[in-house]
Amino acid sequence: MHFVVGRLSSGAAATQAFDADGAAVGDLIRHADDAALAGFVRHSSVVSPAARWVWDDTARWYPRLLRHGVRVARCHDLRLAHAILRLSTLAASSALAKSPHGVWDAAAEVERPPTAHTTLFDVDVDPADDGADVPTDDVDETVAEWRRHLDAVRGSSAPGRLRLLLAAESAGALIAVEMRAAGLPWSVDRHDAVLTEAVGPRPPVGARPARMHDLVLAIRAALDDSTLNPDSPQELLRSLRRSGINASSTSQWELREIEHPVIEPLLEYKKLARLLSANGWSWMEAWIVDGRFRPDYVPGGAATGRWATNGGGALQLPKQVRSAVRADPGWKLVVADAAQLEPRILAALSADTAMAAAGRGTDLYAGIQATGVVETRAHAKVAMLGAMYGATTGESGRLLPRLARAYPRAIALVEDAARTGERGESVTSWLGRSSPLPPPSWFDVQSLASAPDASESDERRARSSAREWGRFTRNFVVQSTAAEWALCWMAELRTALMALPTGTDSDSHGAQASPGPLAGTVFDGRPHQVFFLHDEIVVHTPAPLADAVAEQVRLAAESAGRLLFGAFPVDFPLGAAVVDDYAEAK
DNA sequence: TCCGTGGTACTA
DNA sequence: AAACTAGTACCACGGA
Repeated sequence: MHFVVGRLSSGAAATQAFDADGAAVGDLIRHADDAALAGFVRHSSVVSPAARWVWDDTARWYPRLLRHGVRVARCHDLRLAHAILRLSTLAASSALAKSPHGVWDAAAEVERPPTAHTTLFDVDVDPADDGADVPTDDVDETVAEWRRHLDAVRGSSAPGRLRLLLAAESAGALIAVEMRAAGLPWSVDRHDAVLTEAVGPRPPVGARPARMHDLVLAIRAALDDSTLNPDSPQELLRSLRRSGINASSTSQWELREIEHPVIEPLLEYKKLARLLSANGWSWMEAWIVDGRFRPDYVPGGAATGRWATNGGGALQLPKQVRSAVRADPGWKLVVADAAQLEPRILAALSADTAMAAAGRGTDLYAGIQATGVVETRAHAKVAMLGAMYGATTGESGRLLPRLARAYPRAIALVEDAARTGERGESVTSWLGRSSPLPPPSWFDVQSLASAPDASESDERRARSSAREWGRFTRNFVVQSTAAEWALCWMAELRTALMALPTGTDSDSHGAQASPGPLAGTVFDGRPHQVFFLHDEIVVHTPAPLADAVAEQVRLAAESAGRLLFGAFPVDFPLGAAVVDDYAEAK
């Protein structure tokens, strides 16, 4: 059963039941308010446990359901699905792909409002409530767009793959909203301790902490520059040169190589300055509310299908502060990451049985080294990364031919992807996500170079931009398929966790809700995902369920491998740990 | 004072 | 000094 969710012209929410072919099997039902809508969803989910909720934007509809205590098992996010179908080469002949760009394409680029100040006071801020007209949630338009999706998938060259991709992408959208609602458990005390340990006690606003102040004095003394501000790269570079240091930049990779008394305090200062400006006390005050970090996750935010985030720098949580991510009392964190995900994905994509075998039951890089293709694990790693990123120089470029001899299928796949991109064509992931085409300016550069009067520099420029795009498409096939695996992993896990019993007895005692940030929410007593970073997840779980959760995490990874690659013999082993804080894991 | 850009550094 | 993929976000700086 499918239920379409949209709005009537009056602004009221409405739902209607459909069969899998898009034929109505029920009447349009108007819901007086969010509570009524949530009640309807709750009831329908009991009657039809396999129901799929079809709506324009999960980020718009799902928070209000969660707020009323209702989770949904499955959805179809029209905005995200549209973006995939628009570009997918598998559905290139569909009406959707051939239609001019419209509101469904614009919606994907719509500004998502939540940033520090709104999230501080309203974590469930609704992008639709900003007063702007958003036509995609009109119920008739929603039904029409969904039917265009059904047509595009049915008429595609691989309906099964696309269906899986759209289901996985939509499951990701549900998870993103749930992670934001639950939040990443964060100990401000521990965070404060990390900062104080590094730089000294928190100073008044505008002042440098004690440790950094001392370092500035040492830097100024070493450079004989009593007013130098080391936060200014321009000033710093001038000062370094006056002291006879011939640096071209102030970046640490370059400074590291220089022998001079200023280098040690300077590198130390830069490290602390980074910590403070990226994740210091003011970050903590802006982003940690009631012991939770709630960034805005953006599924499909990168062209490859990887997620992006807005606010708080959730994609760059430094290892230094991860000890502040702490389970609530009586709870645990289950931290898991997929080991060498991308090369394993490449092995499966290319049906390279030799490479798959190298990773079976072991670290894949160690497995490659063990077959004698290269001398060390480090060489295996740098060569594999180089193959997937398109390295041509250095150690990685030198090792590539040996990799190509041992694993011709895998290397041929990424080389083909690179050549396709260099021609300005698109490449496609395993499940059907296709890369965007280069911008018009790219084609201009190419045609300029093929004109009869093209100069040497025209040709150089064209070659370089062609190779650059080729590196993107080379990596796209691997990174996008890895992102698909991760979505399937999370979706399988979410289903398994929802079926687990609760870990506390607060539910059975009704009014006796457990204290703490989760009391009264849909996550109370239940394991729930709280973080995701490309190939790594964190689940927050009642302690008694932690081992069961860890087992489900492993089973979900196996399921994801089978969902994508069937019986092809490739492993997706995990590193998994049950811990109290994030820094304890690996 | 506001806004865009360059430089830097952190993540997988 | 660039490079070998994908991101976010800070600061300083200079021009409107």
